[in-house]
Order: sequence, then C-alpha cells, then structure tokens
Amino acid sequence: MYHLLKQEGRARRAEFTTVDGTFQTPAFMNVATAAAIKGGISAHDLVDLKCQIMLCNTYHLHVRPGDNIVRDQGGLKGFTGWRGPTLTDSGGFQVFSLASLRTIKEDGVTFQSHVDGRRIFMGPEESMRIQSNLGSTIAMAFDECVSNPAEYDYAKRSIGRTTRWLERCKAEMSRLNALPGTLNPHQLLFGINQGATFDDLRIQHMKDIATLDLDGYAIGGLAVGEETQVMYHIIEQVEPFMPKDKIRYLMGVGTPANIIEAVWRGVDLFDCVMPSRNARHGHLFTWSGIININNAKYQNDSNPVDSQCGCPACQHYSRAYLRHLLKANEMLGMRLAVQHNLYFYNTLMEKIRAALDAGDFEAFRNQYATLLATRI
RNA sequence: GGGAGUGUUCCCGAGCGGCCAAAGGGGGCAGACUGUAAAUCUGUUGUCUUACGACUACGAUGGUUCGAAUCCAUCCGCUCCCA
Repeated sequence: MYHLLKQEGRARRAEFTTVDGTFQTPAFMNVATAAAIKGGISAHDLVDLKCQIMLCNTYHLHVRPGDNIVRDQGGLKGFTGWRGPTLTDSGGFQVFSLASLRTIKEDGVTFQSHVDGRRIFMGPEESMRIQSNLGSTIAMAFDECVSNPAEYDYAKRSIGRTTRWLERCKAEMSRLNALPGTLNPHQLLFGINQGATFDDLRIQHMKDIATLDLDGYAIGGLAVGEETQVMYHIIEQVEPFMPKDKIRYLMGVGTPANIIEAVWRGVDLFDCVMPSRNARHGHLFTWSGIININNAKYQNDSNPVDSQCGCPACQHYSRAYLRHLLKANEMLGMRLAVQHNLYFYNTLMEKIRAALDAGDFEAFRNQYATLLATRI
C-alpha cells in the first residue's frame, strides 16, 4: 500500500505498507543475492545499518540451496532472520547476464546453472512458484532485460513477450496466493517496464503494463550499457505514464548521484550491488566524495574513513587499519567496508527523505549530486 | 678431505649463445565495478625520456665469441651426498 506524504516537483516522499512492515521512501534495498549480503553481513547487522528492506534472488536460491529448502525453513524470514520486508528479483536479470548459456523462447528461458552447469528452465510460472516458496514480501515479474545498445526490432518483440509473461505472472501469483499453506498469501507483484533506449517502446510498454493494476512498477533494463544521460532521459519519458498511486522502483541503480537524480525524476525505490561490491574492492563512499582505501596515501592515516559517518567501521577504526585488513585479505576488512558503504547508502536515503520532508530537496540535489561522485 | 648441485629483476621461479629488461606466480602501485557467474577483472612494476631510443642489469672477476643470464677459468656464498 503506497501512501504519498509529500511531493516536490516530481520527487515523492511516501511510505509503503506491507504485511511484513512499513518502509519509508525513497528507499534503498540492500542486496543479499544468495540470502546474505556478501562480505559477511547478517540480517542482524542490517538493522544496525539502517536497512529497511532486503533483496534476494530467485535464480540463485533456486539453484542453491533450492527454494523448497527455503520454504521449509520458514521462507526468507525464517531462513535469514530478517524480519522486515523483502523483495525477490525474478531471475530475469540472470537470463540477461548469463547470456552465453541461455535460449529464450515464448514459454520461458533455458539456461545453464553457473554452479554445476545443469540445464534449468524458467518461465513466468516457475519464477512465481519459486518466489512464492521464498515467501518474499514483494515478487518481481519475470522479464527480459535487454542490453544496450539494442536493435529496435528486437526490443519491440522483447517488450511484447515481457508483457505476455507479466500477464502469466499475475495469473500464477493470484493462484499461488490463494492456495492453502502458502507462505505469504499477501505476496505482492511488481511489473517491469522495458524497451531499451527507445522512447516510444518504453512509453507503449509502460501504458500496457499500467492497465494490469499491479502492486508496484519498476523500470528495468537501465544502467546496462547506455550513457547516464540516456538513463535519466528514459526515466523522464516513462514517469508520466506510471500510476501515481503506486510505488516506483528503478532496478539495479545506482551511484549516489544516480539515485538523487532518479528521485528528482519521481522514483521511490532502488537496489544496487555497487555499495557492497565496491566496498569489497576498497572503493568507499564518503560525504566528501569517493575514496579508494587501498591507495598508499592511507597506509598511515589515523582518521576514520569518514569523520561524519556513524557506521561501525567509522566509529571504531582508522583508515590505516581498514586498509591493512583489506590488503591482508582479512575477512574483517570486507565486513567493515561493506558495513560502511551500506550505512552510507541507507543514510543517503534518510537524508533524501529529510530534505523532501523539509521541502528543500532541490538544494540537497545541488549540494550533493556532483560532490558524491567526486574522487578524492 | 672427495663428489654433486646451485647463485636471475622486491620475493619465489623459468630461461641454457642472438627473437631477453628476461616467461609464470607472489608482492607493490593504480584503475574498473550499477535488478552480484565478481573476496573479481584490467593495466603497470630497472633508470632516464613524451616517444624513438639510450643506459645499467642475471654472485664476483677475467676470458671465448660479431654477440653471453646462457660457454670456459678462477674466486666467493649456499645446498646435498660420501669420508
């Protein structure tokens, strides 16, 4: 249930209520692909990192340990111990990213497991059944994510198929939610807008899926090869055709600047592997810009990563220590780095919401969009 | 005392007459990363120079050769075997 609290231009401040709790938007989902944030972060840690909603992946959990196991363990909630809302990605992105191992047909997609190489078939119904077993708060539609630049004709055929898949997802989800013994009988379904970088395809597809009255709408297929300005342009084109009373999710995005710019253009929800992956590689976000903690200039630096940060790493440890841990390949190094970046992202969202509440998000955007992308 | 090895660029280690500033690791330095096949990947790593190139380098010294990290002699260091 989406409840709009305040608006500034196209930017929206709202809250989203689910059976697993309410979260404040704009929000960033913390990515726990295989039911854990990479870098040794537990569900319990996520609470301290100001996480509101956790994202897991259908494909990965289907392959290992198997969605039936997760269901038997009480779904993602029982399995991971995360009590708040969860969203599961549908496996659509894996279809795209495992490009060399797949065949796409009308029924669904056959692709090879990256774990043991076995052939796996996944279509809309399979994806919904797996997500139902995972018991997530929100299930994503099974879509096709096309890489950019894309051929117009291919993108056009792809959105037709993605729409038909969406209709099948909706039907299957209704059926599953009504079954006795279903883990989460109130599981929500979000549709996904596609159409590569073509305005007319994007708009047409958005209009098509808007008629299906889903619980939320995502923009997918962005930040997959096109220029950043093209991404912003597509959001601007599609946004007017997204239902005003539904939550909007920009999938897989992005940098702090991307998020600020997308909120500015009317997006409510985000997820991205960047804070966790980049943290593992020593790339840390701060309120003064981006640093690479591996750089030699930090080897004897007794300051915290960011003196303005309240995360567990910045509260107790120096740049010199964190750099040493990462260099020495100590698990603690990754853990602290990931904690820092996730705390940064969740705090960024908090600040965005505060700015919207105060009615000065434009000033916030002017102050931070460029600054946070600066390398220092 | 006798015999057999061995010494390579920051480290380990390949090379056995020219294509060697010298494979491959490691380490160092830097970069990338956007619904996670990612604790991954890429570049770089003798000095000087923008570059062409020049110079210094394969334990030391001397030699053979048009040419030596590579062959020979002596010396120095280390390892192993026999007494």
